[in-house]
Amino acid sequence: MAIKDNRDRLEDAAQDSVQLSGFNSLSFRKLADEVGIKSSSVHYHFPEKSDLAHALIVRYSAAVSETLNDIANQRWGLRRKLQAYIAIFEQTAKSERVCLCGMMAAEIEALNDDSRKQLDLFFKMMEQWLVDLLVANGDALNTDVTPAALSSAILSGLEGALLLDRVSGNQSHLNAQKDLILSLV
Amino acid sequence: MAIKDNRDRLEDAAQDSVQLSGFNSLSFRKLADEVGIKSSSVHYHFPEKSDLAHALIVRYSAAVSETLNDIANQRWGLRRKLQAYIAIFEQTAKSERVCLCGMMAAEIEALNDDSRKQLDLFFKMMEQWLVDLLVANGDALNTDVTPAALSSAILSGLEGALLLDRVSGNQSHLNAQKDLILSLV
DNA sequence: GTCTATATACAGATAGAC
DNA sequence: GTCTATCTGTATATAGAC
Repeated sequence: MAIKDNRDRLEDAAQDSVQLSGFNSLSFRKLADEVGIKSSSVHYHFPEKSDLAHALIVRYSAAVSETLNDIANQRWGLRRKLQAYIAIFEQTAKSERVCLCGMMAAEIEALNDDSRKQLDLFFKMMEQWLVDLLVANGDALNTDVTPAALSSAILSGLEGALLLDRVSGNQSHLNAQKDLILSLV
Repeated sequence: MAIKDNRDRLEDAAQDSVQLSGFNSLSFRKLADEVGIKSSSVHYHFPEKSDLAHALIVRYSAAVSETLNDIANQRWGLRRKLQAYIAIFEQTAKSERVCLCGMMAAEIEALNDDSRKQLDLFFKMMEQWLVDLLVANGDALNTDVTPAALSSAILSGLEGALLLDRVSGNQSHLNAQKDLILSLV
């Protein structure tokens, strides 16, 4: 990995902050402090807060998309690929964070149209990946629910589980989602 | 319904605001404006913002709990009672809001320990109601997943669906959850 | 219970020097 | 690309009159 410039470090700190406490409670001052510069310098990289929101969603989408691509390219069966998909969420839960886009979804009223569109694209990408996987393995499915509906339910289930598990302080919801999802394949 | 005093009207406005845009972006000034009083008068009813958060969660929990009680007392079968449970979320989705406690869960870092405990109780109550329903109708279940795990997955699924449906602008996730849940009974 | 007035802190954002 | 300095707005919260 190349040496990170301040823009990268700002995005790292911002993503962390959003996944922990949300976009509304993120401030340019706190961000600047963490990176060791002044808040006016943050505005050099992201003129308005909306520019930062947009950059974070695009960056997060690209990172997750790459992970999904890696999984898709493995010579694994349906079940193992589903487990790898769920493991993305388990990784997030382990550090007591939620999905960046799940958090942004809760705060959608604070986002402009550009960011909302990117957010929509993220979830559609997450769902389409599942649809492709399920359709390619349709004969292994143990349910009458269509691949489209099943994908939609799986994704929203995992996003919701991350949220509720921070309240309960364990991973019971994520584990339950995993049980349910794997019972269907 | 009795005439609402300003405290009630403040709670109404606050709940609405939280379900639309979150607790962090709620301010005593905006709240006061909506009710037609001054922000200092809001502090009379809720000395600190944390007092308001706590009151909102308790009030919301009581309201939903009452609805669940009504459903439980009906002479309905498992399927119809599940549909009524889901309908609570559909009502929320129709007005493009999310569950108050789902939103608070996303913003849990802004809550004090008292409120976090109340939030935990809300979700545990929602799950226990489902567990009781599923256990009482165990022979009708079309899955190997335990009632506890199934309840946990159903609740987090519905909460997540409300969140994601505001991004997509339709009720596709909630409908998908409904399809999946009803396919299991 | 509500008001005016105010204290204090912090937010996003910009101008201009280096 | 970062800084100092500052503008303007808004946040939570409190004191004290009515």
